[in-house]
Amino acid sequence: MRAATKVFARYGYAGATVDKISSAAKSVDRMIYYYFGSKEALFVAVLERLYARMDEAEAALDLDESQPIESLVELIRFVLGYYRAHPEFVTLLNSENLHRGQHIAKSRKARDYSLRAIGITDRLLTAGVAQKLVRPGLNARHVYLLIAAAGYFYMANRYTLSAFLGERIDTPEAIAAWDDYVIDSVLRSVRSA
Amino acid sequence: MRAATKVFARYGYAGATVDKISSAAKSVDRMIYYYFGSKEALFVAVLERLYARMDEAEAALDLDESQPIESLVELIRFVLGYYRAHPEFVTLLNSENLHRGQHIAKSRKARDYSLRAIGITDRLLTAGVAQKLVRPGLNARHVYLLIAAAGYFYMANRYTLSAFLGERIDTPEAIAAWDDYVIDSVLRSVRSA
Amino acid sequence: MRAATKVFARYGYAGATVDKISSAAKSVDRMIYYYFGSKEALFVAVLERLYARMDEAEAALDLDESQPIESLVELIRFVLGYYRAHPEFVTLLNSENLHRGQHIAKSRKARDYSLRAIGITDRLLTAGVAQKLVRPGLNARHVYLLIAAAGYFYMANRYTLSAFLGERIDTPEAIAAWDDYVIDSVLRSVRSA
Amino acid sequence: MRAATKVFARYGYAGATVDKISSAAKSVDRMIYYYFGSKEALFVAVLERLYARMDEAEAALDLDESQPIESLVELIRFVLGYYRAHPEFVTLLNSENLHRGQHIAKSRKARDYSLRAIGITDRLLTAGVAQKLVRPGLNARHVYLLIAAAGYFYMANRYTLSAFLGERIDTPEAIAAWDDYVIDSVLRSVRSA
DNA sequence: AATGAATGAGGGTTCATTCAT
DNA sequence: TATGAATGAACCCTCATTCAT
Repeated sequence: MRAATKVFARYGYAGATVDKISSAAKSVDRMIYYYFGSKEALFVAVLERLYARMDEAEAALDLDESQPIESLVELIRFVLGYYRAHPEFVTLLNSENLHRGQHIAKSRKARDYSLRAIGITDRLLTAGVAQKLVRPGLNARHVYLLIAAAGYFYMANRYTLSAFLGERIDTPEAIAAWDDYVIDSVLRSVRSA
Repeated sequence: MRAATKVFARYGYAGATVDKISSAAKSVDRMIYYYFGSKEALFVAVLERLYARMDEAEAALDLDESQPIESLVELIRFVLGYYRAHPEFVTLLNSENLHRGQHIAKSRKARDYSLRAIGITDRLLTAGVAQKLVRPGLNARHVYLLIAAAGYFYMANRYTLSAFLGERIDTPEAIAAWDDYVIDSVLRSVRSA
Repeated sequence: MRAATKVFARYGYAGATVDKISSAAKSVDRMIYYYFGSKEALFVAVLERLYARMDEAEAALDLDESQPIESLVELIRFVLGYYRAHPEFVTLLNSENLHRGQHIAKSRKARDYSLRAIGITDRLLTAGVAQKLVRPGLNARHVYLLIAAAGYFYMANRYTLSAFLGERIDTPEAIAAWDDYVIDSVLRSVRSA
Repeated sequence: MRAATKVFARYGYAGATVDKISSAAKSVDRMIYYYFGSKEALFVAVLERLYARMDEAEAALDLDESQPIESLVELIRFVLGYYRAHPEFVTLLNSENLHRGQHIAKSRKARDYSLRAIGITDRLLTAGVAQKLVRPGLNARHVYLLIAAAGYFYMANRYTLSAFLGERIDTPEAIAAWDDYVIDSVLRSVRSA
């Protein structure tokens, strides 16, 4: 299973072969059919596990709503960090989108995971507004999506970005600068006057 | 060639077959070898064309540096609009990153295209600082990357996002709201106090 | 066992899988190995059961030899009816012949079943000759085989015949007409002057 | 193609493997996909060729309608001989019926071949009636089907029949006796009182 | 009597690519 | 420029069968 996640993430759905996966799992290809039924079913299982893990991670966030700004910073760091720590998450989402979300559509479990983080964002913004730290009228979804975009984009395109920018973007310094910039930008964009 | 772009974008590198491409081009598979030599060479050609076209589009931007804020808005709209109008750009970049940028590395031409838009951003920010409209100390790369991230993320994940959010994100209203939010956020983040 | 008969009859020996059979029997594949040892052994068992049942059915025939013509008609109806009621008999015999009778050869029991009906036919013909109703010199085997051929052929080729003749041959009317024709023909062919 | 006919006839549809066929044709399996597209399409092609050949053979029959009885004998010999000379015809028809005629249904060409021999039988019977040699009221289809049944059954079940009867039925003597019996029976059944 | 796990051997099919013409 | 034929290497998946429990 971990092997499958890795292989699908590395080669994409089409590029991943049942054989690559099974030998990565120190098993043989037929066992995949025994346990999962098909390559596609395995992919769905991998995706579900992926979503479940992110859901868990978000559920484990324990942010102090009485300190909305500090908590928002923590949330941003969490999101950026999650993408960074899970490059396979990015790649697999890309694969799934390449297939037009057809696997997520087949999964019942997947429907149960909405994005908890959006609810969290919403509560933080509301608390911030109450404390006059955050301007009203913001849409939590938008705020969250911009944060996610920042984390996602940086990982998803790390190879082509490095090539185009002419310098590596995965050094600790580059990463820290980017994180700081994202945090700063988001805060400036939500703060009240 | 247009056919190849479409097919690679739709199925990914591994999922696209030489036959799908050639029949989409109303030709036969062997002609691809005649003209391009191999599937990989064709993919590189497709990527190069992709970069060249974006380069052209950015080169065609004619922004008024004396109006930095308005021009920045225009630039943001351009970037968001470009991704939106070219979903294959997003998908192909994903493919290329899946392959760890190994094709871009093989291309000589690709090196010539740095991201003009970063230079443009830089000039606009500088002009803005000069007019005291923009706060100093900003890194044009960061500013540009955040804009690109917003455009890219929204397209790249349109299927999974729709599924997770429980509503379509490709309606004109949803798109307009997102664009407005991005513009607003970026402006707030760069404006001088 | 009944499940195996059905599945072998429907898909042929090669087309029938141990799994199809076992799930048709609401069991699991490994139980077949537990009880029969192998797919081939199961097939032999199925064939043996098939022969035994036909043998039983023929043994149950109680024909009045003092009325040879009427009894012959009854016999013909029995044979035609048996094939009709047991399409799997036809299909399985076909399978067995496809395998050149190699399973029947392995079976000890099968040898015990000769075709009782031939003996019956023989007795009826002899009685008929004695009563001057039937011409002498007939070979009971030939008579019986022609009857069997009529029954067998009609069932064995019901799909292709329907296609070639351009009309269904399994309607009650078509069947009744065929049965009557066969009876009439056989009687005409055996009757004395 | 000849190889495919042989292999399908010998092993049945499921039992025949693309590999067996291709190596019987001194080729490799992939060429079958190049020329026919799939195993099933090849099977359909084989069946079509089979029907076409029988159609040709029947078309080549040149029977003298002015001598209806002699011609009918000739027709019977032809039918019995055709099955005998083409055991693969029998086996392939069995395969096709096992699949419920689903391949014949897919074939356009196959529809064009009705059974010419039935027309021939009809004309011979009509001529015979006109000459008062044949009794009226006979259905040419029935007459033909009984002849075909005799030829078919004897070939289709040659292995199991030999086993059950306890003697070989494919010796020249056995065959000649059967043919004579069939001819005699059919003539007796159609002759006018 | 029953079950989970495993395995060797294919089986149909596809794909990128080459070659001769 | 274009086409028919061919080929090595996989690829996804199935099947009969075995083994340990």
